[in-house]
This record gives sequence, C-alpha cells and structure tokens, in this order.
Amino acid sequence: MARSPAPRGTRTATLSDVARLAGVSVATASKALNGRNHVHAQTRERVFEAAAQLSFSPNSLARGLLAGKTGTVGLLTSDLVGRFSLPILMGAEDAFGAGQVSVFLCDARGDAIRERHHVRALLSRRVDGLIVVGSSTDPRPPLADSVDVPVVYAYAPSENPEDLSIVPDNVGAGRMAVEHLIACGRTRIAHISGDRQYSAARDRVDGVRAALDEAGIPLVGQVAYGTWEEGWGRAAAGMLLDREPDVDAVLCGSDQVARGVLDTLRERGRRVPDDVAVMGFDNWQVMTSGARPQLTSVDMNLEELGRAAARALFESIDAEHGKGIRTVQCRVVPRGSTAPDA
Amino acid sequence: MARSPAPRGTRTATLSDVARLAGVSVATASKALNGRNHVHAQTRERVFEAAAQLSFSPNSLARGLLAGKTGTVGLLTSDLVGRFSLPILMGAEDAFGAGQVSVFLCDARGDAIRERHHVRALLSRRVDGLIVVGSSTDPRPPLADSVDVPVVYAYAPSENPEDLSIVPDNVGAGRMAVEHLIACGRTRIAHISGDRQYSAARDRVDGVRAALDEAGIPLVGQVAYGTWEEGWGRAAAGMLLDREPDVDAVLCGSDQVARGVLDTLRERGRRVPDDVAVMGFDNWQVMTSGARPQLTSVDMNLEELGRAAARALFESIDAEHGKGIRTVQCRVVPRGSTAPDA
DNA sequence: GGCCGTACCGAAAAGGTTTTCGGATGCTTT
DNA sequence: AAAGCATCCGAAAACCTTTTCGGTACGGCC
Repeated sequence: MARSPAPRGTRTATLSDVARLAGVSVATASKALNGRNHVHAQTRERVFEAAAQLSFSPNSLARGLLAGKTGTVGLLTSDLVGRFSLPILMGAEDAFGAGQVSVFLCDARGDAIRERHHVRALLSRRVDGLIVVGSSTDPRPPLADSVDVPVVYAYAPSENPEDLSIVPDNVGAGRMAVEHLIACGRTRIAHISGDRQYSAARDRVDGVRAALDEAGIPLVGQVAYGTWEEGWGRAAAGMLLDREPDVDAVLCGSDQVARGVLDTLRERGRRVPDDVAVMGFDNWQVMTSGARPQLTSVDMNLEELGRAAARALFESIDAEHGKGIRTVQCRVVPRGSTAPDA
Repeated sequence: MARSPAPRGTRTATLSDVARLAGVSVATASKALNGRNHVHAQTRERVFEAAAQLSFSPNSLARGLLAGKTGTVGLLTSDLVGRFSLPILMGAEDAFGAGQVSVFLCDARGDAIRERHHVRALLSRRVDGLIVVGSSTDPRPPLADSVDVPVVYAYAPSENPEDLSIVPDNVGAGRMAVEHLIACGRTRIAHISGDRQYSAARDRVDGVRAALDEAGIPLVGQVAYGTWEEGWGRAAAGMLLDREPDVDAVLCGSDQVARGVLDTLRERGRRVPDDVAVMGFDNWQVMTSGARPQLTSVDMNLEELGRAAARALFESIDAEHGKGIRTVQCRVVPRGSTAPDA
C-alpha cells in the first residue's frame, strides 16, 4: 500500500522547513534558491541540499500574491470540439511554453452566461491576461465584463475596433489558392464555397475574384454557396459538371466539400488531377490524406495564429496594449489533387 | 481612447477597500460577503453595495494560500491534436463545471521531460488534483515525480495498478458491435481492424470473438490488422472481397477504415447496407455523417469518461484514493450503413 | 588600537483573505 | 439598579514567499 514517497497528510515542505534544515533563516534560503547574491557558496549548497531532501517546491500562490503577477493566462474558447480552437490553443501553449506561464482553459460553449462566469473566475484567479478564441471567423461581441488585464481575440475578431484581434487572412487565402491553380496551368476555374453566412467564405471569395481579375481569367459559373460538408460538395459538383462540362479546376470551401467533389468527379469518370484539379481549405490532415488523390489544401496556420496571439498578449502585459485587427498569412500545401505527381 | 471602466493602473479593489467604503472592518466585510452569520442584515447590505461599487473580486490566491486548497486541477494530456483527449477534457470541464474549479491545461506532446516540467509547474501552483490523459489506450508509465495530490489516469491506464485509471471498455465495444450486426441479421461477419500495436485493437478483437462464439457464428476470414486509416480500409476490403465474396458484414477498426471500406464496396458494386453492412469505431461525426450511407459506429463515450475521471478526482480529494482500472461503457450509434432505412 | 569596507546573514514587512476570539453595545430579567 | 444575555463587530493571527534594510563579523589600513 506504499503510496508515493511524499504521502498525503504530510504537509508539503515550505521555505521555513528548508531554512530550518539548512540552519539558516528563510530570507537566506530564499536568496540562495533564487540565485540572489550576498550568500556564501557553501551556504547556498546547504540550502539546495535541504530543498532537495524535502523535495521543496515554492508556493506559487504566495509568490504571486506578493509579486502581483501570477504567471497564468486564461484561454476562453467557444467550441472546444471544433478543430479550429485546438491548434490555436497548441500554439499559445507553445509560445508561453517552456516559460513560466500556465494556461487556464475554459469553454463557454457559445453561452454568454457561461462566458461571464468564466471571466469572473479567471479574474478572481488574477490571470495576467486573456485570450478569447471565437468559434468562427465572424466578429464576436467583446467581453461583457470590464476587464483590467490585457485581452487578445484570436480567430474571431472583436466587434470593438479598440480591441486587439488576430485572425487568419482569408482574403489572402482565396487569392493564393487561385494563384496556385493558375500556376498549375488551369484556366477554367470554378468555386464551390461553404456556408454563405460565414465571413470566412465571403472573404475567400473576394480573394478568389481579385486573383482571377488580375490574371484576366473569368470564374467558371457562379460561386456556389452551401454548407461546409461532404454532401454539399457531392451535390454541387454534380450541378457544376452538368452546366460547365469543360471546367478544369474546382476550388472548394473546405476539405470536406472537396472530398465530396472528388467523389462525384470519380463517379462521373473525370480524372483528378489530369482532367480536373481540386483544392480544399483548412488542410485537415485526416481529410486530405485519406483522399484519392491526396488533397491540396490551404492551411490557415492556426498554430502560428495561436503563437502570435500569445506573443501579442505578452507584449500587452508589460507594454501598452495594441489594438485593431492583425492577420496571419495562410499557405498552400500542394498534394496530388492539383499536381500530376505527388 | 476610453478603455474599460476599470482602467489599468488602477489597483484592483481589495477587501479592505470594500470595508473602508462600507465603514466596517475587513473581518466583517469578509463575513458579510461570504454569508457567515453574526452580521447585521443592514450591515451586510452596505458591504454588498460597496463591493459592487468597487467591482470587487476576491483574490483567489490569498484565499487559496490560507485554505490550502486552490480549486484548480491540472489536466495533463499527451496529444491535444488527437480527437480523443478533447472530449475527455470537455467532460472533465463539464463535471467540475459551474462549480468553483478551474482547469490548467498542459500538453506534454509525448515528451517525458516536458511532462515532468509541467507536473512541477502544476504542483508549484498547488493544484488540488491531476488528470492524466494518455494518447492511446495503451498503458503508460506513471508520473515520474512523487506527487502528493490525487491523480486519475484517463483513456490510457497507468502501468502501476496502485493508481486509479478510467478507460473505455474496448472488449465490450467489440462485443456490442458484433451483437448489433447479428441483430441486423448478419451471419457472415468479417473484421478489418486497425493497428495491431494498439491494445485497443486487440481488446476489441477479443470482444468480437467472444460475441461470435456465444452466437455460434464463425468469423469470416482472418482478423486483418493494418493502420487506422482510410487507405488501409480500401486495400483490406479489396482483399477481403477477393477471398470471401459472400461476406455480408464488415466491422472496421475505425471510422476512417470504414470509409475506405465503403469506397471499395461501392466500386465493386456491393450495395450498403443491402448486400454488406459496415460499421466503424469512434463515432467521429465528420466521418460518419459524410459517408454514404451514413455510418453506424461505436461511440466510446469519451465525454462521459472525462466526467467520470473528474468525479473520481473529486472523490479522491477529500476521501481516500481509489485504485485499479475502471471502465466506461461504449454504445452503438446505428445509422444507414447497417440499417436499410436511416 | 581604532576605523572602514566588505561579505554575509536575519528580522520584519508586505501581499489579501479567512477565522478565531475577545470586546462592546443594547436589551431583558430579578 | 445590577446582573445576565444575545447580538454584532473588530483586532490579530495565519497562510508562504520575497525584498529591504539593518546588523554582525572579519580582514586590512592608518
């Protein structure tokens, strides 16, 4: 029944315990452990030994209480199940990472009440800052409570232009997708988008149009709006082939839509990429690598976005708080669905 | 340039501020706000007004320092990108939920060094407990450090039987999958599994065998081990149809494998579910709902698992710590790929 | 021998909250 | 009028660490 070496019930060692064991005062022990000078090398040694022996771990609460900083940040997300907040979270954790910062994770699940509740709790825990991750790229209302720590909005910008927001560059994403297709020699390009309600979809269309205009190439057919799902891709591809049989590239609103489009193309006997090139958005690995051929996609660099948010928060903590909307570049990840060999 | 109502630089209000404004002592203010008795109703009223006016929020650090409990738990995961830790995390957050507990999230990324680092940090922050989420259902080594707070292992059990672990019932999952197929009238059942390295795959096979034995039905062909991916499903299905053309049900190791199997079946002209029923594991919504027909799958109830882990941790915090491995039941989610209409 | 500088160490305060216990007030009872 | 009692409030300790500042010891110098 042996528990871990430090059985529960044994009060965890404090600095005074260490000091007593080392035969010095707490002040000296503190200085020794924190590398302050004015402490004899030999004394320091004794303190370190005592600390190791008691497996001393300084109480961050006491330290934070004194310093006024806790080395914690709150990460408030709205959809943890979604695959967008996760990479952002990873990136943020990464940037804080090896440092001394720990992350409080809270999921409000799209509920304003719950969100307030969480913000209160985080504030009461004296977090040094807050990252708010939206559930779509559509602007979201700013935090309801008055918050006296820096806040950075990620993925979804705040509706308040005084706030600092970091979002993916969807216009640029649409643009670079088209540029990639053109670079692959395609000239009859159609666009099967996602849900029109989402600004992400509309922004990408803007980028698509701009890139086509610059190249002097018309869009084949209309932009088709629907959902973000496979079923929509299958249906839309059917209609597209009926009306525009000579299409040679389809840009899809999401990787899922692209999967549906690939299915329909195969059933109609069109070869990919030989006859028709196909491209998706999001670069969701499980979608792109399971596809036949593997799917070229635009990666939104969400992890980089998370890192950027964390860095911005860091800056805001000790410097003045920035504001406005900053974008993070996307990137094309070419695979077999647009290149003959890959 | 108006910032939030409580501009930075304005030291946040403390209890003494509230007390001063209300014209009472800090002790009385504390008692009033915390609903202790022995304080006049009118006085309490004044204190509450003062607190509201200063938008007072009690400093959890000071409270935790005094109480020896912080109302925080650490959640240590190994693969945040994976889709398994997320629902668990959600469930845990849910169970702690509206209560007073906040969650520190740490991702060790499979790195033992990083894990120790995070454990140290969490201990230093005086978390009341720890949930360790593994990256696969394979047993994992226990925490390296000696930890004096309760620990619950979720998804992957600890190798140390003295620890408390909560894992999905994979054997039961295999069993109930076969029972579902039999209930659908299938008798020529084949099993295309996943990666043999994973105990999850082997455990499910055990369940499959047990259920078939009980029903007196032989397994069609050998259990086919491969990977968890679509490509494996496509390839394995091809081989299966060549060798066992009269198969009428295929149980797949994952939803992705099932997607691949569905593809091959369609290309070979087999109708699903009329000719062949298909079933997956994980109930990954994006995979099941995009499939044609929609995919029947076994849900591992990961959110429930997370909740169970959180509850177990709660119990361990004030009562004695349990030990051993507890399982959480899975459930079959029937859809069109096994039922003619759905 | 007295003085100064250096090197090291320790006492104490600060940070914000909760809890305990003693004190004060006003009211009732004899 | 004195004693007793219920009710409410406040002073102070406790939690643990860091930092400041004053103190001690000692070697070197005039």
